[in-house]
Order: sequence, then C-alpha cells, then structure tokens
Amino acid sequence: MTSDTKTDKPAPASGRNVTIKDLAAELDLSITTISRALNGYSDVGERTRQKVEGAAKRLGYRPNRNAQRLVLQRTHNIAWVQSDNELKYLDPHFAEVMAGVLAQAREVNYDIVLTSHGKDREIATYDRYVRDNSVDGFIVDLPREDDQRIGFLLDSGRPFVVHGREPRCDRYGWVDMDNYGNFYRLARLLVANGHRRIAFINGDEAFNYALYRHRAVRHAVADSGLPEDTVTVYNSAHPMGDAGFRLTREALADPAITAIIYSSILLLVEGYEAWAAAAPRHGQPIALATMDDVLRHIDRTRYLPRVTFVRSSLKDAGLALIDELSRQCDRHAAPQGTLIPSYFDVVPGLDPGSIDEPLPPQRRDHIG
Amino acid sequence: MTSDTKTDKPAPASGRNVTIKDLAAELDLSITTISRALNGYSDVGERTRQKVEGAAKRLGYRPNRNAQRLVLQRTHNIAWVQSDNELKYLDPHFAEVMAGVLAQAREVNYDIVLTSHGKDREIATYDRYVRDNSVDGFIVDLPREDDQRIGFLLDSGRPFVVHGREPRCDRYGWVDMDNYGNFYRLARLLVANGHRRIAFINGDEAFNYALYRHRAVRHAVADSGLPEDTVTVYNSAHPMGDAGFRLTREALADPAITAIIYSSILLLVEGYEAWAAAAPRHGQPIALATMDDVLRHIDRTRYLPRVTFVRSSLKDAGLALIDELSRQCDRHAAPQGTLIPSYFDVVPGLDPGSIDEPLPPQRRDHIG
DNA sequence: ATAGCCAACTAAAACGTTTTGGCAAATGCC
DNA sequence: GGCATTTGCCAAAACGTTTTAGTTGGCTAT
Repeated sequence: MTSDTKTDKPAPASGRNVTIKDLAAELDLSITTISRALNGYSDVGERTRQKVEGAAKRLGYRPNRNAQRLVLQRTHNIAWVQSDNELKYLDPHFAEVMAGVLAQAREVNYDIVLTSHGKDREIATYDRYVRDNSVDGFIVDLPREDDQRIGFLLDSGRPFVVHGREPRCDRYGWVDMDNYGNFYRLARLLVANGHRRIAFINGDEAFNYALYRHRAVRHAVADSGLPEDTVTVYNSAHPMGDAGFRLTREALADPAITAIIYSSILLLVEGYEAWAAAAPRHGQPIALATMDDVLRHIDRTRYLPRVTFVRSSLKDAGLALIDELSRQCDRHAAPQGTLIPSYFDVVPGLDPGSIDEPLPPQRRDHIG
Repeated sequence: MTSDTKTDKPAPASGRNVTIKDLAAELDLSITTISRALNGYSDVGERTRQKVEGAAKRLGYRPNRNAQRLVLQRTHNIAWVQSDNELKYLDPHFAEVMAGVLAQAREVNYDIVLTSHGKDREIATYDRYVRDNSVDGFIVDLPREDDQRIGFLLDSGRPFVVHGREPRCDRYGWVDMDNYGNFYRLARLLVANGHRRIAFINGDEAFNYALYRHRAVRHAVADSGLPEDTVTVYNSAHPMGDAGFRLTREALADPAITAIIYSSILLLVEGYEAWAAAAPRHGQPIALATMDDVLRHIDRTRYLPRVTFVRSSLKDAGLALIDELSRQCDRHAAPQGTLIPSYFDVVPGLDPGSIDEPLPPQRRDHIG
C-alpha cells in the first residue's frame, strides 16, 4: 500500500485536474501502461486493466484534450464559420440546420466551434483555423457560384462539407436537397394542370439554392413549350418580416396569375392571408405550392388540403453534414455527396401526373 | 546561406503546417529566440525580430494552438451548453444574444464551442469540459431558481458567466437586465394611470427572468394597495407560434381588462391585431406595454405611438457576457455583475409619473 | 539445460509550444 | 585594464498525452 490516505470523493474539484501521471503513481505502474490500459490495448493484463479503470473512475480522470490533440493531430472540433450577417441567426432555416448539426455532433463526439467573421475577413478566418490546427474540418453553408471559401478549402486539403452545391461539387463532400428537381417538378405539375401564369416567390438568388430553383422553374416552362413570361419571379432576401405577404400581394396584382410557388413555407405562411382574400381566377382559387423544410414550429397540417408541398428536412441535412465530416475525419473516407430525400404532397384538386418520375433526360445531371 | 531554394509562395498548403522549428532552421536561430521574438520579449535584437517576423509572415507561420493550449493551460475557448430543446434555436431572443456573443468573442479572440446535451446529461456535459481542459469558461443562460449548473460551476472553480440571476448571484459573474425593476415600473405606471384590471402576458415562469417579472408586477399592485386580482397572469412557454394572439384574445375575453403588459415584443406583435379589433373600455382603447429586447427584425416604430416600451438590448447582453468572461480569464478579475441599461418610452396618452425614479426602498435590493 | 516464445510491463521519444536559468560577448564605468 | 552591467542569444525542462521499441520473467519444446 503506497497510498497514505484513501479518499473516495469523486474528484473534489481542486485546482489541478488529475492526469495519467497521478494514476500511474496511485497504482505504481508506468504511464505507458495506464495509457494502453485505457485505450484498450491487448498487451495489458486483465487484472491491471480493471485496476486502472477503477482508479480512473474513482479519481475522475479525463484525458487532457489538448495533450491528445497535440500528439494525435486531431482536435475533434469542427468549425462553422458564419458571415457577420446577424439576420441569419434568426432565420428558422438556419436554426433547423443547427439543431441537426449540434445533435449529431454530440452523437459522434465532435464539438462545434461557431464563429462569425468581420468584414472582408472570411478567407482569413478559414485560413487561421487551417493553419493553427484548431479544427479537423469545416462546415460551409449557403454556397454561391464560384464560392471563394470552397476554392480555399479545396486548396487547403482539409476535410470540409458543403450544405448545398456549386460546379465543383464532385471534388468535395456535400449535403443538399434536390433543389433543381423539386422545383422543376413543381413547375411542370402546375403547367400540366393548365396554369399559364405562375408567380414564383423565390429566396435570395445570390445563393445557389435559389439560383438553381429559378433555373429549374424556367427550364420546366421551356420544356413544356411555353413562353418565358409564363412565370414571374419575385425575390425575398430574407424570409422573416413581411416579404411573403408583400410579394404575394404584388404577385396577385397581376390579374392573370393562377398559381404561386413559394421557396419556403415561411413565405407561404405570410402570404396565405393575402391569398385567402384573393378572388378566384377562372372560377378556380389560385393554386399554391411550396417547399417545406420541416421547420419544427410551423404546423404544416393547417395548410395541407390547400397547398401542394414538397418536403425535405433541413434538420436531416444538419445530421448528414456531421456524418459526412465524420466519415472524412474518422474513417478517412473519400468525400461524398448526399442527397436528402424529398416527398411530394400534391393537393387533391391537382393531377399529380409524372411528379414522382425521373426528370427528362436532358435535365438529368443538372446541379442543384 | 543555408537555405537551398527560395520560395516566396505564401505557404503552399502542403500537408504539414509550418512550425517554430521550421523558422528556427530557416533563420539559423534557436526556437527559444523565435518564440521570444514573436511574443514581444525585450531580450531579442531589433534586427533579429524583424527577420523572424518576416520569415513568419513569408512562410505563413501560425502557432499550433494545441501546443499553446497544453503549455499555457489556456484554450481561448468558451463553452455554451444548450439543453436539447431545439425550439430554443429559433427563438429570436436567443439569436440576438448569440449575435452579441459571437461578435464580441471574435473581438477578444475567443472561440465559442456550442454544444447541446442529451437527456439528463446536462451536468455531465459541463463536467466533461471542466475535466478535459477543453475550455476556459462557460456561458450559462436562462437560469432557474436553485439552478444545478450554477452549483456545479461554483464548485468547479472555473470562470463562468450567467445571463440572468438567481439567489447566489453575488458569487459569480452575471449579465442581466433589471427584470424586476422594469416590470415593477410598468405595472405601477398603469396603476397610477387608473388601470384596475391588467393582463400580464408573461414568458415561461420556470425561468427566473419570467418569475421575477411576475413577482415585480404582483408587488407593484400590492404596493399600490390594490387587490391581488388587479392583475391576471398568462404564460406562454415559447414566444413563437400563436401564443401572443391566443393569450391576447383570452385576456380580452375579460370585459374589465383595460391594459395588457407583454413580456416580449414578439407576443405584442402577435397580439396586436387582436388588440386592434377589440372594443375600447371605458371609452379608452386598451393600454399596451411591453418589454422590447431590440430584436433586429422587428420594426418597433410601427407600434411606437400606441405602445409603452421598456427597451433593453439583448445583443448588448451578449457582448457583455463575453466581456465578463474575458475579464475573468484574461485579466484574472473577480466575477462581477453587469446590469444592461433599460429605457422607457411612455406612450403620449399616459402620465409617466415616477417611471424613471428609483424603486421604493423595500424593493431596492430585490434580485431580478 | 537452452533456445524460443509469449505475456505483461516500461523508458524514452515525440507532438509544438513557452519559460527558466543560464552564458558569452559587448559595453559602461572607474 | 579590470570589473560590473547590459545585450542578445540558447539548452533544456515542462505541459500531458500516445507510440515505438524495447525489456523482463516465465513457460514450452527440444
């Protein structure tokens, strides 16, 4: 018995944390053995392993993460760099992705380092993380065409995952919904059901998700042999506020409009009242269709019988983002793209037609 | 000249990052000198310092943060642990605090580690961070009476800051608005202006901010010698959804009600329509008063002439949270409480009375 | 007996910094 | 010129792990 006093208190929170060296002293073993015992190596005796594990639990030992990070060259941290647009934090779409990211990060034992960068410091912020070894990988969201961040990260060779896509998407891991396919199908659906003047209330087309949705809708009318002005596109830079209401009113000011496609259920919710107040066209009420990101505070069933939905969970996208990063970092797998599935709920009055069929061949491998 | 080839490319992003040892080799100096040169010690020659800084910039040197963390016992990380209530992420109040926290963290060179914990793993989550040395301090928000987290962190001896207060608040750093004072004043204001039936649409009283607001309103009526039922309290667990509208309707169902106090401008916004449709009582329109947290997506001016506001910025609270942590961690200052200032905008029709004066003596040092 | 093998352990190096306690040369002072 | 001080640099230890390359001692097979 080398230990003079026995205390069974679970680590009395004194100044210093207990280290592997303390365990070694306590048990009269080398630190090598302690380390190997705790890391499940086969060359430590069963009795010894038990003792080590017992002591570790009893003294409340936790490996010093910074020492581990230094020697293993792995931090188990993931950086999520935000532009300093503070409106973004109150966008429910962002919150939903965050819920997924945080939940899954916890599951696979990663910590999320959330950062905002100042004006013109975007690449500098990534560069710092790459060079000071403080994270294993990156989450990039809301990509644009020819996105600087992606170019930089590709060059850096570090693991990263993009929520969305752009032209280089075969060279990195991504998670995305089928923006193009979903909106192509929605537009064709309306056209196939006789709508000849359609309003599309889209998001901010500076971002690819909205850009690709726009293209999809245009292509759908073109492929149906209809003129370009079959669809009028409106943009809302931010889904909060009154954009949904305002743009719906604006769209309805065109007396020929018979259908509206919304890029987000938030826009639909805001526009719904303006819609309810609107006069039917050609004796029919105006048809509504929207993307539904499965935001947990919106009760979709309220709109179910009146609105055609295409649904794809943003929280699932958040989960998948972390899974992809974990694949790259933990399992050293090659980057891989993941498409989050989408489901259509076509309103009873409409003929669903070819909604669940593949896109026409010429539109098959379009990004978005 | 020991270096064989000269390359001026800014760190070609090869596999390995450049270390202090590389600089030492490049300049034929010891790593001690490199370190001291970069850290501004006075015992390195001016010419040498220039050369070191030049080489560091040229080769794109960034100190390995994990090595620094190990030796300095400081991580420059702050943990912000979230309960796994995912509704929280889309609460604009949370987003606003987050904007402040992230902005100021960037300013004082800290990274925010955002975590969510699983069921019943709350203290375990804090415990892990305390014991594995991965953060310097903690942000705790939405405290309750006798909050477990605060007890644990007090015992741990680690720096932390609480957004809000509870009874032990003289023993830790906190940032808070004057919940009690603000709502005491609002209630007295209404009472002083003749209102005898008041509805108070409060937040979730499981949390202290709402609990203290409730107490303040009760005390205000009691101090005015009015009966308890002068005020009826309604609670909304979450400010999103339709609680504001629903509870306003419920409150207005009482024909004697002449004033409504809202705990958040979000509730007011939702209730505003119900209010606008309501019949005046005693010939007067129903008086409205609300807390305004300066949420960046709400246009307060729209309600300005009709509603009495007490305004206090949640983003400023976020900034102050980080400042307090920085004081404790960087400057080793004793924990300190910070009260974010509040401002009243009393509606023209109301006599402001004693709104800007101190609370009555018996209410002076009430927490909250 | 001895070579070979296996089980169970360990010393030392490594990860990339900071810091302590020097040391040699140059300078100042009388 | 001789001593003290200052200037400018450095070797080595430390932070707490993991991993490499062993070393023991006991057992087996011959």
